[in-house]
Amino acid sequence: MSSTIPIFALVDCNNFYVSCERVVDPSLEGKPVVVLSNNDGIVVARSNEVKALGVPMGAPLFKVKDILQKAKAKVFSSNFRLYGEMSSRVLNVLKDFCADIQVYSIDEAFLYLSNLDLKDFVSFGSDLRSAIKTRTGIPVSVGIAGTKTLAKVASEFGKKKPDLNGVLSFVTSEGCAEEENFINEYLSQLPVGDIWGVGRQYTKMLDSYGISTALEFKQLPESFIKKSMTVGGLRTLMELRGVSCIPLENEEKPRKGILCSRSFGKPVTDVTLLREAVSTFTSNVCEKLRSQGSKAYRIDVFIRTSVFREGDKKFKNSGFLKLSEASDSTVDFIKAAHLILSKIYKKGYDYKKVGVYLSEIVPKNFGQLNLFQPKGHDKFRKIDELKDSLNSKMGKDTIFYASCGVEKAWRGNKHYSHDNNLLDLRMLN
DNA sequence: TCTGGGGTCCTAGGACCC
DNA sequence: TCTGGGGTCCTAGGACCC
Repeated sequence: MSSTIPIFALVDCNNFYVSCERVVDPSLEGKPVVVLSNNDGIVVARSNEVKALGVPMGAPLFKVKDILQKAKAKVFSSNFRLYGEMSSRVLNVLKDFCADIQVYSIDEAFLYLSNLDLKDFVSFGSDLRSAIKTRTGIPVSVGIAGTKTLAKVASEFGKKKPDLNGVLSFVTSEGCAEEENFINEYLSQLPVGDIWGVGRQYTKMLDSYGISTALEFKQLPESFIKKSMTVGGLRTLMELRGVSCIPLENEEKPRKGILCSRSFGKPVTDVTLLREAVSTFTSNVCEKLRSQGSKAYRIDVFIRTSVFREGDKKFKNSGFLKLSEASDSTVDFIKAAHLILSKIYKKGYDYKKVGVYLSEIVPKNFGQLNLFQPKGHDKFRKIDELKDSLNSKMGKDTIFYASCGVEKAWRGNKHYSHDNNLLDLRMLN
């Protein structure tokens, strides 16, 4: 008999990017390791050793460099091809355990367990955990509960409390919710800001009412939550009380917006360089658009100077265009993007970041079948198709539009890469 | 000298209409 | 000598997530 109440598991990879680097180079095990964001700006992943040093998530590198150096920490620029590859390996293991999977992020997935007829949820979690470790080298934590939000809570404790060995279940072996007191004991130890759905602003607001733990939050009146945190907050509240409001979404939905933005390695003043960056980012978003079988009506371009540098002249601007017909053609959008840029660009500023955003996205075959497409369109479509297939076979940027520029002087910093990333991937096979 | 990038959903308020 | 009321649609911005 399969269980009728919903049961979710959250599988969360520990310090994911760091763990990936350790799979490539096992000698990093037990040593302090961090992975940096694009442009080497901030710390986006920390090993436990680095967390113990008090380096916070998102810390600017220059602020923690001394600490890291003193601890002889290993520092890596990000290597998303590696992380993406490792992520799909973990997913492959999950698929052997459960068919109902929602890939939530590069390092997290929800499983729907109610149809599996499981006897013992803790040992299911342990089996899963050791299979992933054996087959991919990645350590994970598993949380099991009657709602997604509680499963998140459980996995956080699974990660933090060593005696749990990476697994915590809020569901008994009979498939019932654990005693209220059992769950509440954990909720009383969880800072309210660590609840899934409660971010910095809400934490501040709740703090002003003296609410600091998840248990205190759980006991607040619904009317108060609805008023101050809208329906999303109410959902979180109900989920903490064991009422499942957020279902598993196991099919991949096409993106409603597609963004490409970068901070530059060095500030850019020259509009020609800016135009090259905008072309490159536009080309990227169009490629993603085509790969999900969509077209878009709208393109936004934004530019800005550094948000942080004191004393600098600050400036930001943005603009958008709507096409009369949805398109997925790189040429169409590069033209539009250049037009927007020429309108929003102002001379004499040190630009630090540029972005291109496609939205108002529809399926490729959406709407009127217009048999009378402008003539030139077919030619450009074929160019894009050829470009996509070549680049996917032979590597990104095998061919690209000339307006994207060759030197890419605006490119971000990557000072901490191993130059043999490709080799790394091959070594794993 | 130095601070990421890519998403989703919700709501308030303006524009417009009768 | 003083500015209706109610509906819908759209968008910008703010909250959240990883």
